[in-house]
Amino acid sequence: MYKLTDSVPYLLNRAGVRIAEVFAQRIAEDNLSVAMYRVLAMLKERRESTLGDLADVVSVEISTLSRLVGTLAKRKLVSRTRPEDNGRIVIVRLTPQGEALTERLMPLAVELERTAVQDMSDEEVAALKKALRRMHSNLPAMSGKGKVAT
Amino acid sequence: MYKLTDSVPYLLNRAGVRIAEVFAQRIAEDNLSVAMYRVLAMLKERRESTLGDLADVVSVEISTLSRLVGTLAKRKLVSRTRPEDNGRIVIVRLTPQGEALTERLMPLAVELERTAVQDMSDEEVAALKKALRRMHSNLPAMSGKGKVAT
DNA sequence: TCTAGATTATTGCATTTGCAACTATTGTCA
DNA sequence: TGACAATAGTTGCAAATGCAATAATCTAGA
Repeated sequence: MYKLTDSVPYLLNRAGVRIAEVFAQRIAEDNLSVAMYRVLAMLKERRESTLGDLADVVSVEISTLSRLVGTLAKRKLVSRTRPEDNGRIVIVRLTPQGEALTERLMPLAVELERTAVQDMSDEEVAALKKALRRMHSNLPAMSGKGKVAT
Repeated sequence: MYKLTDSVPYLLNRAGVRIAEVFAQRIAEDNLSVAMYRVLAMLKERRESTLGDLADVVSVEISTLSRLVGTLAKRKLVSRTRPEDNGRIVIVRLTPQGEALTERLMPLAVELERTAVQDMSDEEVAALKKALRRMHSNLPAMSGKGKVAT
């Protein structure tokens, strides 16, 4: 029998919101949002990315991301380039300052994660991550929203 | 070594966003948001609640919730009452129409969850829920944000 | 080659959100 | 009792968000 408070989407949201709130606090003094941090950390991981790919990976609307990357660029934390061989896409990269900031913040993320999973074994954490990845791939990406027949 | 895309907060957000997107699609025809659904489902579970308790449980700012409950009330899906013995609090309840709508939507939530966890065993799902609850309780509630010494 | 369609990102606009300030009520304790 | 503090909710306002429309570029087929 169904109970909201025992359902996976609810529990997922609740844990996700809380962990994001805590992290948001920690990076607020650098005037960064969680989404901004994710963009930076993703670029640290991938070296560069187009806006669209970033949007997928960071789970944010591309229009939102466009503006968000705009402000990061204004702060010289990332650079935006339109390649000569492809004038549609925008390549986003970390600047040295962006990289330095990211490196400074990553330990906070590590520590936060450790706090969150403090009483779980490595196996439990691994199982959790696996489950989270599975759920993601079990559900359809909602790019073209309510479109039915174009 | 830390990688954003292997971190729990990131995976949590990614799964949570996607599952919420899918559910949002399904209930969009009833002009409900996911948060609205959660309010309704919570009231179905608890029969009644104050705004503050609802906010905690639904992981939403109380100011946001105040307006959200206002629109639900306008649509006659919930009622708001200030008890005579306590004029500060507001008791929120489902109306019969709200209850009917909730009962109609709950099977969609059940089915969505089944899709999300389709390839997991009951034990795996139980472990997932346990982990999500643990992470929630391992992290501090951020009610009074950056307050340090009042 | 030229055009129709697809891809990628940006911007306009309305809605939603969150913080802070405010109102109203209740609790406390001198 | 009488104030002062604490609690609960609402609202103003600015910022963030999402969808739709637009602009710009690339791709593919006739």
